[in-house]
Amino acid sequence: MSSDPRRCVMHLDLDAFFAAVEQRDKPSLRGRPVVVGGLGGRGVVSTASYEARVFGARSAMPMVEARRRCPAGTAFLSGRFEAYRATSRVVMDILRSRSPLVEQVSVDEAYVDLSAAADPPGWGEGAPEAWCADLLGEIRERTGGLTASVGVATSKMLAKLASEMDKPAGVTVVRPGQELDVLHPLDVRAVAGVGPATAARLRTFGVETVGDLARVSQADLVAIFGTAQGTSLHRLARADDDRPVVAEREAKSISSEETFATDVTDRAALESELTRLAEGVGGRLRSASLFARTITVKVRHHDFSTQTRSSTLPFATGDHAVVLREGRHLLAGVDVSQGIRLLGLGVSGLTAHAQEELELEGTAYPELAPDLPDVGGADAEDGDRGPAGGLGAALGETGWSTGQDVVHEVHGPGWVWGSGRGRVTVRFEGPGTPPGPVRTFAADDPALTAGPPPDWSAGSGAPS
DNA sequence: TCTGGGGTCCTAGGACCC
DNA sequence: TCTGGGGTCCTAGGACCC
Repeated sequence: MSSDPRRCVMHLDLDAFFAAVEQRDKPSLRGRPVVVGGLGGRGVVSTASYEARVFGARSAMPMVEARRRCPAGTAFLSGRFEAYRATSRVVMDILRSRSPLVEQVSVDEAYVDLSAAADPPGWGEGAPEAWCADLLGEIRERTGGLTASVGVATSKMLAKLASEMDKPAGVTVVRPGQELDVLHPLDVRAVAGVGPATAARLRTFGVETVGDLARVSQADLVAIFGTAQGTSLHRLARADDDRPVVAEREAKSISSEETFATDVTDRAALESELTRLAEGVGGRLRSASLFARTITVKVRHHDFSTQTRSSTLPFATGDHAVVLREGRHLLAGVDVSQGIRLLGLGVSGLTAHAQEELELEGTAYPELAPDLPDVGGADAEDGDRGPAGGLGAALGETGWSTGQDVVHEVHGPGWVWGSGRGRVTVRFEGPGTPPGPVRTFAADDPALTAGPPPDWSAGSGAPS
């Protein structure tokens, strides 16, 4: 075992984050099952509140299955990602105020190197526990009551496993020397990089627990899984994990994709979706001041098989029109006659410096000829297709998305409770009010407009 | 039950160059 | 006529993570 006992790493996981933000901002949902995710026919669950988990709702579960399991009275909401990001920022700022070394893994998860903290807790009796309790108290105060679970250990792997052991709102500390006692009884799936496929292969060799894995020789693991994964498995099974906490990571790729409500065979429809994707990816390149050399088109077929086609330019571009043109060439080489359920567009080979094609004038590059017919935007309102998840799907026919923040000229701020058949129902309440009344309007009522999420950015514990 | 959307990393084979 | 070796870049696909 070679964890460095001087290292002290914390992993923090905000509990049922999306659902918790919804319950915080929508008093009528507190204590009730809440499911956040794609509401279309092909949507999946992003987060289920603990009340919804009682009925078996889980992350990544198809939404239709979550609806089948949860009782009447369950709230099914599409996400308010702006609100989640804003609250995430408050939490990450708290972490950074306590240690300069914070690695944000996702909107609701981070590693913190406590050895680098201004007041490192050390391993003394009750010390890490007290340090974390104080942290969780500040997070609770400044986010309007959100809870997090944390784990503290000598490595990232053990810290993460520890944070999962007592949820919600738990603090679990694995002290130096305890690593293998904690690790070896766990299922192999606990090891980073062991998913369903690797676990299934390991099971054929009789490996069920991490302890079983630790008994397999490195040579055998490398022979079975290749150099990188084999050596990684061998080390992690011994709690040998010196991966550092890295504060800043550079993006390697930017992509956008869309699953259709029903499979699409119409090329014109695919091209118009590709145009939207290119505009989105191009916009994100621009706002990040980045340029890309490789363009990738991704297609998921009717049978769920996935195909990618990519091409690398002799220059780096930030121009969505160039991305689109390459995307069209790539898509033209894909058979769509059996039906496409997903179309994606991505860029990679990112650099901070433009090197547009003009600078390469004179180099032969026939691919760049603008020779494709412009079919973008054609045939966009067939009605039987459209996004399956995310905001687009939730917008539905009325243009309102369930859970969305709105404001009414007379009744003030509220959120969309449901919509359909030209009507929209709003509940008028906010984080600081008691559960509020529900009223129904025409979907195009001019008195009703989209509103901003409650503002928690000041982190004062109450929206301003 | 029928499978989202955003990413990262790895492998393998082929082209190409020296 | 038979046949090198290494390095790098590119493409496609797959596993995994949140």
